[in-house]
Amino acid sequence: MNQVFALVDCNNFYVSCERVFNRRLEEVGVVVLSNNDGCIISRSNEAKALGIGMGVPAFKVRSILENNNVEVFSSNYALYADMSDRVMQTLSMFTPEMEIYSIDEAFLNLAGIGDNLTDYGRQIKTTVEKWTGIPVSIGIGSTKTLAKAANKIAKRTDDANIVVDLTDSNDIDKVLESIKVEDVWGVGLKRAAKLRYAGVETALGLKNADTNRIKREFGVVGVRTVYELRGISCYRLAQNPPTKKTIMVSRSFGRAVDDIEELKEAVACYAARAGQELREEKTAANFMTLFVMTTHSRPYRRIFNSDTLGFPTATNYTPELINYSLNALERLYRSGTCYKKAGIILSGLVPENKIQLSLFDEFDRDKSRRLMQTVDYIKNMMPESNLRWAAEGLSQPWQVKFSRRSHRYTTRWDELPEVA
DNA sequence: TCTGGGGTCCTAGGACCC
DNA sequence: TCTGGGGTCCTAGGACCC
Repeated sequence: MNQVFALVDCNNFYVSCERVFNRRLEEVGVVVLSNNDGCIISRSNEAKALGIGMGVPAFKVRSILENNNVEVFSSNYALYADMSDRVMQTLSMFTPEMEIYSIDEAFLNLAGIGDNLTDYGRQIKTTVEKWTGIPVSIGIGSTKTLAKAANKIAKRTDDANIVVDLTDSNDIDKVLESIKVEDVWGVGLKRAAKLRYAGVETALGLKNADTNRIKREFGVVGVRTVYELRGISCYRLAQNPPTKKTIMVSRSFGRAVDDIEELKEAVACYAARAGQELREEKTAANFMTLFVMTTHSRPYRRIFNSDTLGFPTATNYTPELINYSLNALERLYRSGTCYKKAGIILSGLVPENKIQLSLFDEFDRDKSRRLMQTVDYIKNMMPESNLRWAAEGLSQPWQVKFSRRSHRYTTRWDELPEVA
C-alpha cells in the first residue's frame, strides 16, 4: 500500500497560545520573545506583514514594535507545552500512528484512510481548532518531504480552510516549481547557497537534479531529499518518542555574572533540571559536559570553555549530578571573568533499570531512587511550592528574564484565567 | 547597551588493532 | 632500502531542524 503522510503544523504557535486566553490579541500584531526576551521567535501574521523577521534580536525591531503597537510577550513554556499536549491528544484520535515532530508539529500516517483525504484533513483541522483554539495547517503527501511542501502551500494560501493534498495532484511538478529551494525540508542556508550557485533554484529543480552530483556535494542526506521529492519515501514515521541520546540544559543569565557563588547556583539549578529530565525519560547518564561562556568582550570574542567527565556509575541522582557539575565548574572558573551563560550536557544515556553497577559503588541506590521519586512528585503536583536544592540558592539574581510573561493559565491554580 | 534553547544525523580523520 | 590492508571506535565539527 502507498504511504500517506499528513503534516499538521500549528500556525504561529506561541502567538496562537497567547490568543486563546486573550481575545484582545485577535487581529493585532503579536510577537513572542525567546528566553531573556532576546529574539523574536513567534509572530502573528500582522507582525510578519510589518517585516519583522523570525529570530531577529528584539532590540533591532524595537521601533517597529512600538510604532505599530505590537503586543510583546516573553515565552511562557509551561503554557505552550500544555497547549501542545492538548493538540497532540486531539490529533491522535485521527490516526493509528503519529510522530510528534516538535512542540507544534506532528506527522500522521493516513494510509488506508480512503479516497477523500482532503475532507478528512478538514475534519482534523476543524476539530483541533474547536477543541483547543489553535489554528493549524495541513499538508498531505506520499513522503514526509512532500507533506512538508504541501503544508508550505497550505500556509501561504489565504483560504483558511484549505488542506493541500499532493497525493491527489497530477501536477506536483507545478507545485514544486513554486517552492524556493531553500524552503525544502532539509535544505538550509548553506545547501541553498550551493544549490543556487549550481543553478538549482526551486524544489522542482532539486527533484530533477543529478543524484550523483548531489551525492558528491551533499552526501546521502542530499540524495534522500531528492528521492523524497520524487515520491520515494526515505524517512519513516518515528513512533512512540525515540529515547533521547543527549539531554542539555543551558540558559543565558539575566545579567553578567562574575561571582563563583552565583555561578554555582545556576549550575546546580541546571543540573537539578537535567536530573529531573533523566528520570522523566527513565534513563541515567554516563557522561556529563559542563560549559560556560563569557560575555562579549573586546574584541568581540566569546570564550567557550567545557569539561567532560565520565561517571563511575551511570546516574540520574540529582545530588550526585550537582556535585560533579560543581567540581567541573571549579576547574573552569576564572576569577575576574564575566560569564553570560552556562549549560550541562548529559550523554551516554542508558535505561535506568540497566545501570551497570560499579564494584566500588558506595551509594544506596534504592534509597536515592525513592528520594528522587518523592521530590519529583511534589514538584509535579505543586509547581508553586518552588521546592529546590539548597545549592540552587534562594534569590537567584542571575535568573533568566521574562519581563512580559503571560499567566500560566492551564498549569497553575494561582494563575487561572479570570472571567469578567 | 541589548542576539534563545534543545536536539539529530553524517562525515572525516585519528587512534588503535590484527 | 623496501614499509600492507582492513577494520572498528571515538571525537569534533558541520549542517540541519524546530
